[in-house]
Amino acid sequence: MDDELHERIRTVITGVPVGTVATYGDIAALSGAPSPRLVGRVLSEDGHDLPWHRILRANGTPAPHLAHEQLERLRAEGVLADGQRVNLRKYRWQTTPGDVRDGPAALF
DNA sequence: AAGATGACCCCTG
DNA sequence: TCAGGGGCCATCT
Repeated sequence: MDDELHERIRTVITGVPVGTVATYGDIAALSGAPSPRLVGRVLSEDGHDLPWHRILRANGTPAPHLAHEQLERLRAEGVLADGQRVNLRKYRWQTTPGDVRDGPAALF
């Protein structure tokens, strides 16, 4: 397997600041992963020592089986969830501070 | 070799 | 909001 990419994905995830969240797609793009699925797989087998709770799906909801645990951990960091969904617009990790205000959608 | 599976994403209706 | 269909990658049967 591509150990290099594996490490890069782990590194990017480790770099997500406390109190912020990122989507699988974000991690994939930043780490150069060909697909967000890779990110999910890495977390599944090698995410025990990573801040996995800061990784959410594109719509702001966490993975079904971990939802409870994940939301609780986020809450402890100051990330408040509206039921199952986290407000990405507010807590999403901004990779380029200053440039983008509200993510790609704001370009319109 | 072919299908199923998994912590996924996007578009369309 | 929810469902369906297509695409994505690596691993296991």
